[in-house]
Amino acid sequence: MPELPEVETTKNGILPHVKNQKISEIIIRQSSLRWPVPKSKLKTNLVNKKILGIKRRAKYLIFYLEGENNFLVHLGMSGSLCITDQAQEIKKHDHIDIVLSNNKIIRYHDPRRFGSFLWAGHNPLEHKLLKNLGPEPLSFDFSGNYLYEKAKSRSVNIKNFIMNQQIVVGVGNIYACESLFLAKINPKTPANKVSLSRYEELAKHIKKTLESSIKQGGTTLKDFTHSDGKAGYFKQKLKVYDKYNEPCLSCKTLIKKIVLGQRSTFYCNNCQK
DNA sequence: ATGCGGACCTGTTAGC
DNA sequence: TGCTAACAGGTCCGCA
Repeated sequence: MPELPEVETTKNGILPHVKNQKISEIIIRQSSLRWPVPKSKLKTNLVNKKILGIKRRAKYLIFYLEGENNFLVHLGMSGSLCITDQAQEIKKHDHIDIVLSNNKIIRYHDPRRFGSFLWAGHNPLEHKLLKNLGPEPLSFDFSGNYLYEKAKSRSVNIKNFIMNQQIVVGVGNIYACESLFLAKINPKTPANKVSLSRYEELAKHIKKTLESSIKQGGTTLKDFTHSDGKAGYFKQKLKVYDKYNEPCLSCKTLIKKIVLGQRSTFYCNNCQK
């Protein structure tokens, strides 16, 4: 599930339920996630602290607590957070409960366990996993010119280049495919062979796709008080992702599927040069 | 410094 | 119908 828009939507969905609530208990049923969940560190530092806010950085959620006690959540490939309560039965893969003073529970569910739940110290942005991240795609810092400059020393294909979190965060496999299609750039093109003007086009489409899908996420995933409030993602909007052998929407050529950096890549060989 | 492939997991589906 | 293999929206790490 989680691409940047879902992480953003998750944050917005749970924040009103948890803001200014005290953590009364942390229940960890499965601590083997991407990294071992630091059980005692979390319990010692988080219990009895009030949650002041949640921010998103890349696909990480940063929970800010009083006394500068903060923790990070990453949803990996299959993770989700929902607001629930003691009456709800615990389902398979419900790994962590953060019990709040209003008796609500922030419940972490993650079948593949590629996600993470980490203590982030007093200054989360300096955490090892956050400090070397590239700019946020929706920020002013991210532009065609920025990409062009960064690409000068890179021979890697442009799709893997924009999926590199050190270059820019939050562009997952779907958005990489979609924005390259909209910018009419072949995903195999070496990053250092793309002109400034094409990078400007690409940066523009990355921003547009993410923005429109955050809006979509807001409408399809708005109910965070029930874990089932999901609905059909925003698949209707996709132009090339998962469209192998279907006609291109602009030229009718059949969409190709290749593998780049071990990830499926969909594109139109006629429109994307 | 950059690029590449492997690793971490379970669930779902395509193909025989 | 049932088994097996391939694949899935992420990203870090170690090695060349």
